[in-house]
Amino acid sequence: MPELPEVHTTATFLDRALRGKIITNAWSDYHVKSVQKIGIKDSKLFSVFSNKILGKKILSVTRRAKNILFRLSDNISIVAHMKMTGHFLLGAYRRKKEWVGPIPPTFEHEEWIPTERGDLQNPFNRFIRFVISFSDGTTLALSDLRRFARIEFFDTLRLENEFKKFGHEPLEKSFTFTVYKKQILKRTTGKIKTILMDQSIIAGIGNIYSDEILYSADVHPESNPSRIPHAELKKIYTAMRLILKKSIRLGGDSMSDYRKPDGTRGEFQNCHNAYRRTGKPCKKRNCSGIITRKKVGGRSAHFCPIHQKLY
DNA sequence: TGCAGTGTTGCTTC
DNA sequence: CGAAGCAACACTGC
Repeated sequence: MPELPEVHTTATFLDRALRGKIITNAWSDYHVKSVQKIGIKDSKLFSVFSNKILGKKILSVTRRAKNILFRLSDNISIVAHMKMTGHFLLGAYRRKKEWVGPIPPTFEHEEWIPTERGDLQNPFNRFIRFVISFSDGTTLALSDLRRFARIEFFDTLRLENEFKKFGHEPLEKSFTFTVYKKQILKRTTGKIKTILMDQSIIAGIGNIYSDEILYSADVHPESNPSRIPHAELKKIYTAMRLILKKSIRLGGDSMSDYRKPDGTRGEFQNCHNAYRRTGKPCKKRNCSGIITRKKVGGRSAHFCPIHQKLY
């Protein structure tokens, strides 16, 4: 479920925690797909991946669209996508025996020490799929119940080309209202919710934030973008920036599996007006609507049929 | 108990 | 060309 605010929170956290550290070990129990499409199902292929990153230094951890980008020394990069249930957990790995080689570590919660105060009883420890350890004893683990997350290996110099498929970053200064409007109106067909979630137009918005943005802007998710009045287009733009920033400030949305790298929850799930509020009264002042759920472009849209107008 | 629901991306099909 | 549908996966809730 990680969308822009969750991925941003994770990348910022990991950048502060890992910058300058040297990778000393790596382990995975499933496919770590390299750019050469090596499906790492067996340990032999995994060693191809781990041999490329062992001994490398973390230069930076950043975000592009919903991807976390680890820039390593020697022009090597790791690109991670959390998909549905993936999230990184950072900690000090405390085992009596030193962990050597690709032996699956057992992350019992007694052995897991969050770097900051957090829930030691992290229920996701049993879904640890991937671990990197560093020379100072820090470990970075990927927890992913559904195994959709992808970790790919790239030549840093090829990244720019790889990322061309993504559209504008919604929070960048250069993404002005004028640029946004031009992008939105590129599609004359389709529905506004689908367009907000199209990563090639605007990068980083998924189901939660598209529902919340459209609720806040009083626009029905099935509206045709070319029919939406200028004023409402502006409301969507403003709501988009405000809501994404607010969620970043709150550490993201932990309604489902997402946790910050220290194991603690974000807080944005307490601020939902539409998402997963089916059947509940609309919170907007003087609005008598009941939040409705409907499939829009194959995704479940949550909206208030009274104050969100269909254009 | 069984099966729909959960959401992201990418592939296939129409 | 675009859209629609589905697979990848595993658990939750009705």
